[in-house]
Amino acid sequence: MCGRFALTHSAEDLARWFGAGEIPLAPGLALPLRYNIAPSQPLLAVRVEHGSPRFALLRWGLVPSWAKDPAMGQHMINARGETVAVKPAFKNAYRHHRCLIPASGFYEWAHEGKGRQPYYFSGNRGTPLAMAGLWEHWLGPDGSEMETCAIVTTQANKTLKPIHDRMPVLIPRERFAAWLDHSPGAWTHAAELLVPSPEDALVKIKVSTYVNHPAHEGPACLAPAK
DNA sequence: CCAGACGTTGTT
DNA sequence: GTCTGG
DNA sequence: CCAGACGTTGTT
DNA sequence: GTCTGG
Repeated sequence: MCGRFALTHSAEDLARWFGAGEIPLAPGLALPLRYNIAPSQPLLAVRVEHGSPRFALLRWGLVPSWAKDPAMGQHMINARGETVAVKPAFKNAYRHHRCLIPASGFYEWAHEGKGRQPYYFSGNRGTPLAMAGLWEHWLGPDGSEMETCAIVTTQANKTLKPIHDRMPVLIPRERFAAWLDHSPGAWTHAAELLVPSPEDALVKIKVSTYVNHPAHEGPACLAPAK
């Protein structure tokens, strides 16, 4: 699955790769390099607004619009690709609210003995990854609002298999438009994209357990481990 | 019909 | 063991 | 995902 | 809102 990732490409690189316009930060604020993005935090997403791809900041942990308790999002950080079309919590988002979640790489943990050993997976050409995402809008009884999201998962490919049996769905660049197409009926084609990545898509490095602690941040998260 | 859940992962 | 916070 | 808390009363 | 279980 995918419960932690990094976004270390520059804003310029991301804008070029995703063609999604300005990143929604206050004027003068730079996109921070992130080495340890965890559930419940804001993440950068690309979704269609007024017919074109736009960056948005969404909270990681999908809260369905009908949820009474927004704490439900704590359990909704991933959505199984095999069942997103039928699960009540994801069905609406899968039809109408698909998005891309840019990542420079993602972490998976292997259970080795008592410990948890992290590995980092990134694109084999150093380009950004586009994880398949779903988002929702939630309006609380007191008028508070939240925009939240989940990362879609699928079976592990050969690269991931020794570490973990699930991985995030990665959308190839030439399929961005297909994944984001919300015209009527297009969602039935989105299902074709919910497959494991080709074996050569990713490179793996074993990294220090420094990244295990969600409060740790910075390049030390990617320090290689023996 | 109404009431209550609505999820994933990993582990047993 | 299970929940919360990051 | 992992790490760390997990409780109450009363007092400051 | 929609599905499942009783």
